[in-house]
Amino acid sequence: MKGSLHLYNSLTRRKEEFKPINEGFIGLYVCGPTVYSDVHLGNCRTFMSFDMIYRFLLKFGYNVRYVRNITDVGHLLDDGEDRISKGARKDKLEPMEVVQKYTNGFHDMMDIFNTLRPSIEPRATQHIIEQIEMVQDILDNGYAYVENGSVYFDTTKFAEETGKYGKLSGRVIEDLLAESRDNLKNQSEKKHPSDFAIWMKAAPEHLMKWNSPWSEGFPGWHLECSAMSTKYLGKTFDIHGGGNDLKFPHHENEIAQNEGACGCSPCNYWLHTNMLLMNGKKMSKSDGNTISPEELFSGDSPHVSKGYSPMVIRFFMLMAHYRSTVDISDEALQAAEKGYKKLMEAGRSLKQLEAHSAEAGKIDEQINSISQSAFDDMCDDFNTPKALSRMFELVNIINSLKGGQLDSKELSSRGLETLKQTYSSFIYDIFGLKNDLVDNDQSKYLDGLMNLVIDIRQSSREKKDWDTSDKIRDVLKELKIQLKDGQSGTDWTIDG
RNA sequence: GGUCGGGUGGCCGAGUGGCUAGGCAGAGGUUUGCAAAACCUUGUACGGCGGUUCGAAUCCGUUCUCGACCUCCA
Repeated sequence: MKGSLHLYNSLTRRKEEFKPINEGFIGLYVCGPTVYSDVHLGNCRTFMSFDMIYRFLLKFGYNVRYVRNITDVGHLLDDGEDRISKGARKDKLEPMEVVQKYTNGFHDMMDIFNTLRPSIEPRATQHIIEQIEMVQDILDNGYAYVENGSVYFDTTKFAEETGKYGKLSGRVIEDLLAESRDNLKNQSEKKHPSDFAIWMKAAPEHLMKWNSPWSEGFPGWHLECSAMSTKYLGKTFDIHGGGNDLKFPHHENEIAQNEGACGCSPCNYWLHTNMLLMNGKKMSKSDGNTISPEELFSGDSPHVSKGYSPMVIRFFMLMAHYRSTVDISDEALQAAEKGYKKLMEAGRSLKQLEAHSAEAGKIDEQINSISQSAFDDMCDDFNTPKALSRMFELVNIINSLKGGQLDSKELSSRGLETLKQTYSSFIYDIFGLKNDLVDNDQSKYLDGLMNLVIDIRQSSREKKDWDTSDKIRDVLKELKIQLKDGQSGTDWTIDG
């Protein structure tokens, strides 16, 4: 399939045609999690969005280097303490134990949500040398100053000389001056409130610190992404992504650092995913407006009436555009669950379909047109809700062929092949969905058993022994297995 | 207060000048031994008020309202 890819660039605030720096290759950097506690659902949404984007870029034919970092140092809390250090003290663990524990948890959750692993997953603490070098470059270029062992980025000077500070987030430096809080740590050391630390001198009790030309300390939070993206993708690469809430100050400062260090902008396209809401508000741990992935799976939360499978959640998120907020609610999840099942059932039915015609008929045309449309939708800034709606058009065709409402003579074997390919390409490869209700190791036993049961029930029905056949149906129903009698025999589905 | 983004039928959610997605729920029908599933039909939707236009949910103005960021956040 052919098309040109357009994506919404947060920097220019409009859709632009995507042109890679090197034909056929894409450098993609996404800001990963800070591993100081269990992943929360909001993070999952962001990484599922970028997973979908990564998958589509691959499908489009690009060779993608997908870099997603792990932040394991340098993230300050309000009181100035490192998040990892704080976690270490709390759990009586080595900082690196904290990091490992939550990194493992993060990876497990990403697997559960069926996301592809990034090509490189660099950690901040493994790139202290690169970060120190970048601080030095920024100092050498005159965009930073040393104060009492810490190094601060000089935003005023950078803004005056380049005019590039605040461009991404639409901020003006004078406004920042007026609005900044004055209770930040080390505020007095800064020349300007909007200046930010690129190297911090560590307090004696600080657990994670390294030697540097300026002090024994640790790198500023924003610096790691600048240093690691440069290292693995080059000074200027194609796409940088992250959650909307990272736009300011994180991404804004990243741009400043890269510009300050090498005089070039870090990337050509900025992609930002929108927030996951609950009850109309951003999901966040601090105010209790949150539900963990585990709670959502088990249903053990006042926010949901039952549990939802990981794939239902993934499907639910794909139903909204990545740049829109998603408000999670029990009602919406229930609707998503039904839609998801319908989609998966059609996938199973599709396997059994047969085409008899050698010549392309009307249905062939429809399939070709829907396939192309779905591809075009994805090319238009990854419009998953629209592309998904095309999939439901395919579902309708599949079910109609199966049910006999559509004449399979109108479909050539080649058309059927296209249908199967399109379906699997979008549902499994691009959207990253899988049938988590039946696709597991036990499914072959279950299939065999069910075939037997269905066979026995069919015999009863032929003898008009409704008592037996209805009993089989009712008992299975209690076991959450639903039988579906169709024209071409009986099917079944797990009704979780 | 500053910056940015929303408000679409009962719910979720695309669309962004005329062709009026899709899912869920509801109604009627076909099918079925009965159901379920599937299929078919069915929706006076675009926050309010003005304006531009032959024509606006879509553009402009204004107003109300919700949210995000401005402090760590995906």
